[in-house]
Amino acid sequence: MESHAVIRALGALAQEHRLAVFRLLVQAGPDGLPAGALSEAVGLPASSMSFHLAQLSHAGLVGQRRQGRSIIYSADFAAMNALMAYMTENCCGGAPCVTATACC
Amino acid sequence: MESHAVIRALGALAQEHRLAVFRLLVQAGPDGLPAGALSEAVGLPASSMSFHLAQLSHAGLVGQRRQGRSIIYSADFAAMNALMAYMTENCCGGAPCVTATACC
DNA sequence: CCAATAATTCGATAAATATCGAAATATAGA
DNA sequence: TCTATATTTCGATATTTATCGAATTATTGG
Repeated sequence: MESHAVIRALGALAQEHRLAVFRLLVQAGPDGLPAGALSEAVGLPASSMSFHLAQLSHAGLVGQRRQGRSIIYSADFAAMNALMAYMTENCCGGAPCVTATACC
Repeated sequence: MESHAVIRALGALAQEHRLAVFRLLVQAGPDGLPAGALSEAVGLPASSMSFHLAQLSHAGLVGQRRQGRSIIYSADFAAMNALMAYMTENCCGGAPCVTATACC
């Protein structure tokens, strides 16, 4: 993962509503959630949510697919994995920041 | 780690120059580096670097100590650890995003 | 085909961020 | 004590980000 992509991903998560959305999508798993459900859950108007979803999407952290009238968003676990790997490698002094007990 | 602190930490790292600075500090280890050295390494005027260091400091990701005329900054590995733990717990679906091979 | 639903795009605006030079603060050494 | 060095704070400005309602696009069901 390039540092430019890392910065974009970190920036995407560094916002109250977007972090909340991403956590919801992680909980929801591969099935994901429609934009409207996220909008309602977070308590933002649809247009604002659309803005945030675009940021997450542009950062590669979420995928989207259409299902009827709805657009379903889901967390991209591979992208999150890559981000965590970069952070572990470059920001934790080589040794993993997350201790073995938490990890294994 | 609270989500507010997480957002602040992510935001602190989500910037080209600050990510570069933090990586340098991680490399430097506990000894850290003086503000001037960071300023020169990254290629920013001292006042700009001071702004970025304040952000990292406010986010709790770096510590600082005075040594003579210089102020030495160093990465706060415990804070980074806490950030990684939060991400692993809340953004990776419980299972660690960093694979066992990379971690153990 | 038309009305209703789900989302996005568009404008406009407010707020936060990044940048830099100049001025101020603190420390060390002659 | 004065001067030089290291850094921060201040003030000004440009850019980016977040917000919302209104208008637009896409899809479904009658």
